[in-house]
Amino acid sequence: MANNELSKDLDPIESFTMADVVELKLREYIKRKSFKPGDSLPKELELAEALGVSRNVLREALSRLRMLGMVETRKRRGMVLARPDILGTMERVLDPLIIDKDTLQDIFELRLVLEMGLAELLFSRKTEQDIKDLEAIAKKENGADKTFRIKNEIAFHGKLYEITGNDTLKRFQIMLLPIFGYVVTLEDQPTRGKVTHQDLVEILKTGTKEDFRIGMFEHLKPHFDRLTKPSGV
Amino acid sequence: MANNELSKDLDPIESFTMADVVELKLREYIKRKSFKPGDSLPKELELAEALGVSRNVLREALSRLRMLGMVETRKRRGMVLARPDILGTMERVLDPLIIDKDTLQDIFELRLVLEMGLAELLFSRKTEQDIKDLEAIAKKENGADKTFRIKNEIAFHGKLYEITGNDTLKRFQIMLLPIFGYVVTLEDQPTRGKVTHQDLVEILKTGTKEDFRIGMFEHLKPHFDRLTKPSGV
DNA sequence: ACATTTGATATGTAGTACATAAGTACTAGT
DNA sequence: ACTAGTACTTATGTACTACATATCAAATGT
Repeated sequence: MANNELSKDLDPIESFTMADVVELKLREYIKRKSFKPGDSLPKELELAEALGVSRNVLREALSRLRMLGMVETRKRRGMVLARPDILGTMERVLDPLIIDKDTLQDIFELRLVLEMGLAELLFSRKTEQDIKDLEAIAKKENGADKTFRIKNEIAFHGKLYEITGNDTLKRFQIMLLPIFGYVVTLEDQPTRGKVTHQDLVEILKTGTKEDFRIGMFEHLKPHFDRLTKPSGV
Repeated sequence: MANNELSKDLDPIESFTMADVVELKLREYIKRKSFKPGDSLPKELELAEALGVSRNVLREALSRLRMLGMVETRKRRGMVLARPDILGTMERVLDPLIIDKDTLQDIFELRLVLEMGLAELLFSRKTEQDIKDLEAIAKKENGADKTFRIKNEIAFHGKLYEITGNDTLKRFQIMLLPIFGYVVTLEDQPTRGKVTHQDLVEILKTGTKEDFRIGMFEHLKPHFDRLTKPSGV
């Protein structure tokens, strides 16, 4: 249908509601005043009056900021600014069932890009204990059934992210897991690269960053191969 | 202060408001019914009654979902599900001035990881036109002043993301720009790697993926060097 | 059959009222 | 004078009502 395509190309006139405007105004206000986490905001009634809207509308906007973790409110104590919960916010919208196919594919690729880029951090931060942990995970894999292998796969790659010592990265990965899993289930057959987890650990232990990147590529190669087929252009 | 550390360790008792609960219930409801974008939801009054809350509270919850792009509402037409605006949502909380130092650092590293991992996609998707574009950007750099060089830096790396053909990745990068910029301004001196943009283009043109990864690492080396100093552990 | 008007209806906004939690001030008792 | 306990105050949380506005649907007229 031509109409369908049309409605995708030019997104509809989003009539801004007062809540939208107030949300924006509050953001600006916070920035302009360069408030920092812990600072307290005026009371609802004052804000509402200052903005010329009902307390109702103001509360809708505040409710949004509260959801993002930008403000916290306690009865009688008023409102205070807080640090937004970045990962938590992202989690709210990362539902594989709602995201469109192209974006899912994009995110799948994003994960591959991340794993290929981990090498630097891994080699500069790995410890002997980390290697041992990885070895233990990789070893368990032998002769395990399918469902266990999937769990192990997650554990192994999860551990890699953990080694980077980058907590945001790690949580980001956990967040992407369901999406990754969802895309993988769409594949026809289980994909296994030539390079196994045990190989990767060995490289991490005795090899170089370059070796690891090549190894990781081989490990992920089945996924990369799927990509090169012209997917959804 | 001991008190400060304490309040960081055990996060405060978040007293859930009705809006919080209703937001969650609506999410569950949408999932359970496996609604898809385009499907229409019951009217506010019906939902409010079914949930046993005032229309006010329900609207606060809906306002949140609207912000995330999960639902759209038109007067009289009722509410319809929509695809959440992932990047737009993330943008809302990625304000360098509010994010804490550790997370900023984490995100900075995330960007480095991404750039190191781009090679595969770049080499499988680059076109001759892309190379020409990159060359043009890299060439402009010669003999330019500082502010222009920064803009050019952004343009070059932005173009790299663009070549991947991954729109989500590209927008993600744009989103991270202010953060990257912010962290860089905290550095003492301008950082320049041994490998220039022109070198990178040349590798992309005639070299291999491995060459490119090594080149990119050298290009980003000043940043990586900063990391290896034990930062904020 | 088509254009116009009229009416119905769901969302958007405003305003009032009251419950509840949490400071604050005041009182009483040792 | 100091502590404990009480009463008061106040800002947020929730509910309800009322009305404006946009838009779909039906009725009406040509």
